[in-house]
Amino acid sequence: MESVIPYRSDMKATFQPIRSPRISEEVIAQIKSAILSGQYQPGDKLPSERELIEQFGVGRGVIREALRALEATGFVTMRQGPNGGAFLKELNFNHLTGGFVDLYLAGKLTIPELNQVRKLVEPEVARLAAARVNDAYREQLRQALAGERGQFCDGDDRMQGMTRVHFILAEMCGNYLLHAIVNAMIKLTHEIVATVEPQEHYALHGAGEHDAVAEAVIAGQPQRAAEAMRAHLDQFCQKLLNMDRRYRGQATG
Amino acid sequence: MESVIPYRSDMKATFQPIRSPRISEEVIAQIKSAILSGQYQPGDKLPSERELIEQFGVGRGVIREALRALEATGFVTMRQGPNGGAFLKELNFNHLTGGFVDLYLAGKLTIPELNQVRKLVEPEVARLAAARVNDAYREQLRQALAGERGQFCDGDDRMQGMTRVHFILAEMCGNYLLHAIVNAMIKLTHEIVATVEPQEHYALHGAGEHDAVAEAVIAGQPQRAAEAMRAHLDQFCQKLLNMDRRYRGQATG
DNA sequence: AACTATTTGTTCGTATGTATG
DNA sequence: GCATACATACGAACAAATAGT
Repeated sequence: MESVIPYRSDMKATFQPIRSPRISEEVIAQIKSAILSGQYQPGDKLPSERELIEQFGVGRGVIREALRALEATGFVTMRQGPNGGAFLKELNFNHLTGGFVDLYLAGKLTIPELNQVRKLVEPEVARLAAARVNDAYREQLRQALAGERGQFCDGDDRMQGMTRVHFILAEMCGNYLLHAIVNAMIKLTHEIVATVEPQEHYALHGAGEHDAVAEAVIAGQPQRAAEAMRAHLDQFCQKLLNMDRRYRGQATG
Repeated sequence: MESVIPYRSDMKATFQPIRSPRISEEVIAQIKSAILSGQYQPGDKLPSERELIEQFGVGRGVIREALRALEATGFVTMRQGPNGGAFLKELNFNHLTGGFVDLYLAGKLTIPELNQVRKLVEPEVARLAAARVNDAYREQLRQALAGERGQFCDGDDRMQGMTRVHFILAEMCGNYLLHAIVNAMIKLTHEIVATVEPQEHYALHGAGEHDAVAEAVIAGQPQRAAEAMRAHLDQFCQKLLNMDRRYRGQATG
């Protein structure tokens, strides 16, 4: 290696605002830092508002706004009462995956985009699930299949049954990131399906829809599971897209 | 189809809490609903606190806590002053992808999990990018490659250069969901790399690291691009894992 | 430069709601 | 029922930022 030039005058510095003019941001940052550094464990109680007011030396409004923001971003929950207060949540991806639904509702996502990601990710998830299957998961899958056949009702219960297998496989795959991604995709699909009339659900998702996938996973056959998932998604994604087009067609003309 | 039983007496209803005992939750829900239903466009100003107090018939603290929560979840930004107020943000995935970093810092994600997802997703992203390349993107990629070679400095600037190509490809792929996922993965990688000393960055990421990938994309060769990305990630992910192990080994003994 | 007006940022006193003992 | 400890809520006041005059 020849010469290392440590500085170039045309290098653009990325200026950051020194400090937020807002005290609550500072409070949020300090509490968040304390949480992420492991000072608090899930279930632990943060100091009460009164104590926080004293320790930070700020007004009550600042503390309350900070705690609200931390609650909205999934870090704490708050309860009233003598044993109440702000409690640390077990951090998970639920508030994140819900955000993708908001993006869809705001028109930033399309169904083909969703389908493309599902087809890319979920066959691999099924493959991993098949490689890690055990008896407890086999039982969960069998119950989910039975649920798909048994739920003759419409509405939310049926939708729950439609997506149950996908949720189980996402958890089975043993990768929390994949779990989160699939969770977001399924929630999105759920949201899209929820916009149409319940009688459409039968056309969209017949009983036994997931039999091939689940059976391959239960049998512990990764390759077969991946292919079955791909086949299932090829069909389902097309149906979902057609259904949406019919509905938009009705609405717009 | 034989008979459809619309009701079973043992069907469990999913009861929902009638109302949150918290007024601010109600305010949040109504404002969010107004936003997602398209009543407000990005850049629009929400009513001032004073107006919201009147319209909702609640105290100022409630309004402020609601606005803080909406700010924390990426819906609005707030400014002080005569032309200030709460303004609707262009909804995007930044606050979501940042959440994955928090999950990592909280110890819910491991590097092998991250690597697995990157190897699954990013070759496909490179493939899609190569199929959609145009001159504007070609120029961006060339500048990114030049940046990788030109940045002999350490620290943040170098890290920016290391990830630039990945960000561009994510944007190029034409799928906002994939864009978001890759964004999250790169931010995570960025966070992991940031924990080690800058001199390690050279070992982790040499100049020309992305040449093969970028050239295939610029040439508009999807298959080659995907394979180049896979090869790049195979190497990089292994180096990242080794580096992390070295550092944890130092720390723990 | 000085002043005014508007809007968010912050504090405090007080009162209410909620759940435990 | 009562006392306690906590969050929740209201209202009034002042501070700070920033536009226009």
